[in-house]
Amino acid sequence: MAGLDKPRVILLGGPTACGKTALSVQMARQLDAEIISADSMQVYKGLTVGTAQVTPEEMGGVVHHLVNFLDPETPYSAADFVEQADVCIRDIHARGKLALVVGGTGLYLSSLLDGRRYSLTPEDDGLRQSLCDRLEAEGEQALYEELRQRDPQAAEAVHPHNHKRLIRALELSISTGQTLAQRNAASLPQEKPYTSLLFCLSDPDRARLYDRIDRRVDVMLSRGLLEEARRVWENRDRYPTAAQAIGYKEYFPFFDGQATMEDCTAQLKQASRRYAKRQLTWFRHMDGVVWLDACDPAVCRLAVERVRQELCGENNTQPV
RNA sequence: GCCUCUGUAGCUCAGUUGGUAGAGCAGGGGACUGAAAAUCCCCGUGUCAUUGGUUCGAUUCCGAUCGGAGGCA
Repeated sequence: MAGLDKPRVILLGGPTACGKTALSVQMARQLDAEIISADSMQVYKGLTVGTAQVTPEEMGGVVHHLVNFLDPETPYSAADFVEQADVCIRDIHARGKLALVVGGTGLYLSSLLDGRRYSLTPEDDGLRQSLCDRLEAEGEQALYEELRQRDPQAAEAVHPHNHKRLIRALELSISTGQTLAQRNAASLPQEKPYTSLLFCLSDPDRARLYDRIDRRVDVMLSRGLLEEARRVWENRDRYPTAAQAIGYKEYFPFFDGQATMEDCTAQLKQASRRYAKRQLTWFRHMDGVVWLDACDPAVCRLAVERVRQELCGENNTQPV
């Protein structure tokens, strides 16, 4: 069976501050795995505190990929991630080890799982810019109307207020001449590229999760979040993706002299809470998620057992 | 001690000329296909402080009680 040759991949998702990093390192050590980060912000070099990158001590000797390697001036996207993660996974597989993909960016995780190929779409910045200009000059209704003409199905899927998606949909329609449905069919491979097992780690108690988030923000502050945020603020025009990260942009009003630091910290905590909620809705709707309780002292053992059963074909585990 | 104001959703407050109520924020749910830590959509029942009274009917009027704010002594 061809399926048996597919690289085996473990994925670990979950909302911010639920303990993914610590669990992933523990699991990796027990399973002789290497870790691949699936996080749109942790890729950036030097943005260590605010994005909660693993520290060298936390790595505990486990090899980590796709963290802290990109210049913050370079844009990064799901397409880059899928491509680079795939290279890592094949390499790890070739060396006879397991790949453990861990991160909170739902789109990255699900794109990777599906083996989505984004490469069909040509890059055309001029087109996007001209669409942005038109949006400002003619208004959303005009562009939405145009999308409805070109691809009624796509128009149904995007709300006129969602300018980012509206422009993206038009951009794709104009540059490829395809409908959304056609592009979807073309970007998905027949077969999933990996044999995988998807975990989602979270605290079942929402209030406790939010408490963890608040506490972690305080820890970040004590580790120098503010200095890092100031650096991002100073470079905000050159850091297209990184300047959007939760943890930096909330302090911009403070650096601009428009708000107190305390207010910004409160904003940051709230933004993190909302983010965690969005992450949860993403993971809740992914197929085949195995939920892990962040408060269970035996999470690691349970997860490792599950991996051995389902990914390594060990069906006769000890009945402890 | 006396007088005045006040007690409505987790918070800040509207409102009901008596027919059991609605905004903002907080919060919740959802979408997501080369920006995703981004972007967007949807969601408001709460002993109207407690307790008596008037009334067909009270959160709304009257009295008492208990909170809170201010003023006068």
